[in-house]
Amino acid sequence: MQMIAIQTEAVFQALADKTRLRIIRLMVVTGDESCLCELVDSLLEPSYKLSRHLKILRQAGLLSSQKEGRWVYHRLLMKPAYLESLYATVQALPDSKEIYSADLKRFRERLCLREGGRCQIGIQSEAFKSEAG
Amino acid sequence: MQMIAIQTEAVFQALADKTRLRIIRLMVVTGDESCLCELVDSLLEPSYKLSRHLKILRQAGLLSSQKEGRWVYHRLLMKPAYLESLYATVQALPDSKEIYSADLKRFRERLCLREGGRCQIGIQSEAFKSEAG
DNA sequence: CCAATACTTGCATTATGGTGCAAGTATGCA
DNA sequence: TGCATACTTGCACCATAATGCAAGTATTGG
Repeated sequence: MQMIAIQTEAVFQALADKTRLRIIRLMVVTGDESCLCELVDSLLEPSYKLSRHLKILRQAGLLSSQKEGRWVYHRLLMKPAYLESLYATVQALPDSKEIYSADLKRFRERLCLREGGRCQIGIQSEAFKSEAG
Repeated sequence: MQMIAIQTEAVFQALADKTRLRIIRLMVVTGDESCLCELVDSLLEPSYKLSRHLKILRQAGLLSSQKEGRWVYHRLLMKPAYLESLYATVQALPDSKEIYSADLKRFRERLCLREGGRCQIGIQSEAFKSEAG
């Protein structure tokens, strides 16, 4: 409910980054929500990086984030109305390097690991696990 | 016809600037083409600044520019298809500070100075005229 | 052919933004 | 209560991008 004045160009600024566009494209195509570790396993980027980009997307008014236990679920906001138009544009973009489709494939596989519709595990990709393991 | 590989995030990067968004919004709303001096008189920004932003928009594939004598006319490109969706988003953005509507008002007035549908004069705004006058 | 003019651009400066490391917070389980 | 873990963030560093000045190019009218 942070309806603070958002500069209009901030909407595009939010998507003017490769990683952030991958996040939004993934969520637009799937319509699903996602926690951070699922995104790490889907985009194969470190959690601190995605966490920061998620914050930027939230501040730009594209995402809402909700804590559930140790997990934080992120989902697309649909209001104000121009966001739906924005997502249509994101979905219409070409995927010539097939980065988005690769993200999507990993995300769908990762969803299979949910139990009761919720993520119950942490990062699975060896390269991005916290060193404590 | 520069169908070179444009990074998808470059599309949003192009609109992630206040001045460039004002240019595109103006052209989306009017559907008209415009030369540089008309844009200077509409946005009240120096010509070198707008010229550079126009170049960025051209390189991002949003504009085509055509020289006519001493004037260069800029118009929106409509292909690839995602651009139409992008422009719909631009048009759907709020104008809470009424910057876009002020630009539009000045642009419409400036259009009245065309003769034969073409701009025949230079910058009218005193503050942005070249010092030679 | 010269001068006015519509527009562009090299350069230096400043501002903004992305990244990685390492340390931090918060939650839940044993 | 202590530890593992899901996520966040302060800091330093580097890359990118916006700006203004001044000099440049290209076109045209006298």
